[in-house]
Order: sequence, then structure tokens, then C-alpha cells
Amino acid sequence: MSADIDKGHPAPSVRRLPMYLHYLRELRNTGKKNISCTHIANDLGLVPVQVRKDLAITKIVGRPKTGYELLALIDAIEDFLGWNTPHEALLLGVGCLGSAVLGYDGFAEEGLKIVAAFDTDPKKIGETIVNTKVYRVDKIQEIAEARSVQIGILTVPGDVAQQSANALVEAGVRAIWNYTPVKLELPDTVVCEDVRLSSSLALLTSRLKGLCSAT
Amino acid sequence: MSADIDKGHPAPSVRRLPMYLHYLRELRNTGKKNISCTHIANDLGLVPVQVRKDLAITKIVGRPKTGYELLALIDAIEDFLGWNTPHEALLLGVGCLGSAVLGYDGFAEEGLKIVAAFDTDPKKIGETIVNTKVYRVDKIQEIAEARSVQIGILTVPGDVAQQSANALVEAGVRAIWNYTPVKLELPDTVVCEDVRLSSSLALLTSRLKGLCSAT
DNA sequence: TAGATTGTTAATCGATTAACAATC
DNA sequence: TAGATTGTTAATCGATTAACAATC
Repeated sequence: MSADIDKGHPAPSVRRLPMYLHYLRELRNTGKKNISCTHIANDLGLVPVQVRKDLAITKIVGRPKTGYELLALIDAIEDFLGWNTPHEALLLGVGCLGSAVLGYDGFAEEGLKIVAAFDTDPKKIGETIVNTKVYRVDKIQEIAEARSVQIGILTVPGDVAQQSANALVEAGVRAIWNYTPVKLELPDTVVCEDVRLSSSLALLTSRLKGLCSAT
Repeated sequence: MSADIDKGHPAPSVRRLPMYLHYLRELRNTGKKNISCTHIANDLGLVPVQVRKDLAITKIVGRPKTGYELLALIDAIEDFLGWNTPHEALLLGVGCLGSAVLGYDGFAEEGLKIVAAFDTDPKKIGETIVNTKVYRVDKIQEIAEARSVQIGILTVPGDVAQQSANALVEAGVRAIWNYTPVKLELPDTVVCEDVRLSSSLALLTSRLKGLCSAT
């Protein structure tokens, strides 16, 4: 019945937005007021038309000859991504990876605020790791509901990934950022994004192999 | 002059190989001898023909009706990725993220062995973090050359990313796994793969926004 | 054998790039 | 004004999916 059959936006474009945002924020310090796609493309090693298409999904409007107003563009990207209003998140699994995610201060710039962490290890429960308190896993529901947290970050071992995801869904979480190698089964009312470090490494090592054998 | 103009393999296919490998290794424990694309696709939520195309890049040959021999398939993927012969790597920047990468034992299964870490912080130099010794940055060349290390992992802050990458290149490293948000300038004799966690988060938060506004 | 499955060619789909009118 | 730049439509490119003969 809806007039616009929203197919969403091209994932490759959305993936490039944080790169533009990072670049534009740096540029802000130089006092520049306007920026064109030509300059962005040059500095980031892309072609201008791709930058234009990517930025267009944020609904930003530029002016011929001058380009985009820098601050308006930054706002538009943040708005599109939802990074101007902080998202609260829960983190499950305070191992090496979980601690790193807790400690990574870059997420603040991306509107992500981890409000509580959870683990099964009694030694960790009650501890405070990088300003975040670690709770027992059975407290997820209580804390999630109290603050109506929408995002869950999964940094647990693979063998408990699905059950951890289930707990997050039951607690009302709407989005799961999955750092485990497990393919999660989720209701389609929940969005999930897999961080697959091994995919990235696969590309690196296979290209390294190509480099060597080409000689 | 070369007969085969090697365009490389489709990046999306290469990115999916670790997922198949993970799945197949788990399957090994069940004692199964053969596996078909239909089964793989079912279990991973893909379509059989895509699995077949993906696996074909490893040069594996299957048999109609029975599928692929499980162990041969695992071998073929490992071979293609270069994950059966361990790759030695150096890690630059022992902060939160760097420590997590050092501590992540999953990389062992992916043929990656971090043999030394480097930092500028005098307090960290000489320490051993997760079985890896931390050296002064000016030791990179010496250690890289002695072991002819081919891979460098960049987990330094963004503002020293380029100079750190330069040091790795000078030390003879052929591949850089870049965890910083910086776009690196590198000679084309060096391959580089960017781990962009923010791209992944962008997709998650923008889809979460779509989910909420759709209601 | 019959039917499941492979390997491959052709068709489709979506993203990137080219072309160009509009405009400041 | 002249020329750089935007926004958009059309062409190209590459990945995914469909179709199907070969085969075990």
C-alpha cells in the first residue's frame, strides 16, 4: 500500500559514509567553509561522481561551483547514520576482544555508548573495565529494559553466540553487532551486522600470495 | 606478454571462503566424508550455485551426486588463502585494539602468527603481552629482516598511521592489515587491507533507523 | 537406471562510471 | 561571462542467479 517501495540504500555507499565523515571532521579544523566532490575524491582516491552519489543518499544539496557547506554535510551524514544522537549498547563477553571494544574511544565519535557489559566469569562480575561495569548475564533483561537499549554487541566465544543473541533479543534489543564467526538465527525484526575479521584477512593473504607468485 | 591476464578473483567470493572453512572444520568432527553445495548453502543461508562458484576459485573438483571430499575441500581453501603455511606478522601499536589482536587466538587457525609487537611507550617496551614481546619501534627493520616477515598489522593511533606504515614498508613488509581509519599511501608492491569497523557500524545503525521509522 | 549434483554458459541484477544539461 | 561543479540519466562493468547438459 505504501507509495515508495523502500529498497534501502546501497550498502557500499553506506559503508563509505564513515570515511567521508572522518575526512570532513578533520577538514573542519582547517576553517574551510565549503568542500566539493572533486576535492573529497582526490584526497580519498575515489572518483567525484561516486562521492556525489554516495553523499546524495543523505539528502544533502550542494551548490554548483562551490560544492557543499562543510558543517551541513557533516550534519547530514551524522543524521543519516543516526550518529548525532548517542546509541546505548550492551556488550556481551568481556574477553580480549570485548575489552578492546570497551576500550576503543573511537566509538564515541560514532554515537555509540556502551552502558553495561556482561560475562559468565564470576571473577569479572562486579569489576569495572574501562569505565563500564560488568554484570551477571541474567541481568541483561533488567538493564536493557530499564534503559531501553537497542544495540547489543556480541564478543562472546562462538559456541555461546546463538544463546547470547537469543538473550539479547528477548531483552528487546533491535540490533546486534556480531563479532563472532557464527551465523546467527534471528527474527527479522532484529537487524544484524557481522564483523568478519577473517574475511578481511583472507583478502590480504590471498592477494599477498598473488603478489609473490606473480614474480 | 603473459597469456593469462590475471584479473584476480572476485573479492566477495574470497571474503566468503573463511565462512566455508569455519563451517567445514566444524563438520569434520562429525565424521562426514563428503559434502555437497546444497547442504553447505542450506546451513549457511546461501544458494547452492553461489557456493559452487565460490569454491571453484580454489580449483577444487567435486563429483556429481556425492559432492566434494570434505578434507580435500578444507585443504583447497586453506591452500588458496595461504592459511596452511603460517604467516609471520609484526604488530605496531599495543593499545586496546593491539592487545586484543595479540590475544585473539582465532588467528592461529588462520595461519597468522604474530612474532613481535612494537610501541613507542617506554613502559610497554620489554613487556610480554600475551606471549609476544614488545620492542622499540626502531627495531622493526632488524626483526623484520631477520625473520623475513611479510605482514604488518597496524593498530596505532590514526595520526601516526602513515609513518608507521612507511616504517613497515622500509623493513620489507609486503602486506599491511590496517586497523586505523587512515587511507594509507603505499607503493603498489605492497598490498593493504583496511579493517573498517565504522563501516560495519554504519550499516547497523542506519538499518536500525530504517527499522524504527518503518513502524 | 533415476535422480542428485557438478561445472558452465546465459540472463539478470545492482553498482560504478560516463555523459551532459542545469546553474551558480 | 566563463568555467567549475552539481544532479541525473544512460552506458558499462561485475557479481549473482537461472538454466541446463554432463555425470556419477
